[in-house]
Amino acid sequence: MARYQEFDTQEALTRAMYVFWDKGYKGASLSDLLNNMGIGKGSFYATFGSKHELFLDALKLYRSKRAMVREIADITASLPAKNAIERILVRVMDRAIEDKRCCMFGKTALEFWQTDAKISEEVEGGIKQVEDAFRQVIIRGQKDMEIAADKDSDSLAYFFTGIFYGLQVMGSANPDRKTLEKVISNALILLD
Amino acid sequence: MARYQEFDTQEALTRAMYVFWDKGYKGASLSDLLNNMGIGKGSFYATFGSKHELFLDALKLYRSKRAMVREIADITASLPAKNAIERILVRVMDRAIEDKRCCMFGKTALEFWQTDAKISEEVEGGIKQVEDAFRQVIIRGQKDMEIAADKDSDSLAYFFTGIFYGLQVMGSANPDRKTLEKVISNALILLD
DNA sequence: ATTTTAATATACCATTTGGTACAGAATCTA
DNA sequence: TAGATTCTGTACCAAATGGTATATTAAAAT
Repeated sequence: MARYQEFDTQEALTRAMYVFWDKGYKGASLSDLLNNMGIGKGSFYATFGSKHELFLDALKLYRSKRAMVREIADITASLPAKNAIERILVRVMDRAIEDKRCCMFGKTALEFWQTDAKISEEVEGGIKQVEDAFRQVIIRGQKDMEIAADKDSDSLAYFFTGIFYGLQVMGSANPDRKTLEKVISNALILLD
Repeated sequence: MARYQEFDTQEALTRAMYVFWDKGYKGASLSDLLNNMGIGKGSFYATFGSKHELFLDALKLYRSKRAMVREIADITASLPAKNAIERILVRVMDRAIEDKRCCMFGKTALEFWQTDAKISEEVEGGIKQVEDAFRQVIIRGQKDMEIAADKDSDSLAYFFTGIFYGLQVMGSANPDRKTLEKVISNALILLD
């Protein structure tokens, strides 16, 4: 055909994702994005269409590759269920405290608050994925007789998803480990 | 002296607060604010200084007058403690589902994420106030023998604050009452 | 080597951003 | 009523916003 693309689309998208992750949609300006992606406007609009489409793509990338619980659920697949759940929660806490780059869905949910159909759909699906990750560990824990079988795994999954995002908000506002650890230890009681 | 001010400063500030509450800091443009406040630029800058200062004032107003838990803690002061706590959580749920105007601290915490010292300070203080409201109801519940006295009221207060913000994020993303009710019912188990 | 196709960089665009300067209007005091 | 004082609306500002048009460059196909 013709001239080859000088940049890697996937890498540029990944970089864009991090910018949005850090700054939110409104907070990330086009020049922010361009600088971090390392490409010019021409390539940008030819490849990604618009800021809005890029955000949607970034959200989808996040969902498929980076969504925190999923990532961690994989890592902890070999751990006992309770342990795995604790690790997930500790990880959100650490992220909220240290690098502030916590779950992108949470941040986006509050930024858009049902004002943009496509974005809301993506975020809603993403959070359901979080619920799902919890549900699966819980079910596993029940099979392993670690968690009482008569407990409702759906219900517990919702609960831990709530804790997950609660930790994120609290940690962002007040990165105090002792406080957050109490949130976690209380939550874990429900598994006994 | 001289000419009187035609608008009510407090009312204008209140209206600004609602705009910020709905749209966030970046999301609220100066014209958004001006339109909703019903004043011109001249009055705006003479009275409020800048968008940033106005936001800080709005946050302080929210904190002193509108902060949701505090508001509700007042309403439920006469209810039994457990009941009061449930009502608070149900109220966040309703807000997250219906009018989306949930706790301003949560939204602000995620938007700024420790990037602005003054705002962070305000938000941190605000969330501590939420913790405090929970702590007080819990202590009351312990005095009334409704909640076991050997439980750590601090620890429980942190926990319910986490649930509070978790509900907000989940509700914003996916306004499904049944899901959120399970988060709440699970959380309340910890009071037994 | 020339044509064809595609990717880049640059210049440009209208609009909106937050913010200022200032003229004129409105009220109080003397 | 005149002067002092303060508020308000308008005009203005530079910078940044997201986005487009286009000229140039580079490589593949003939």
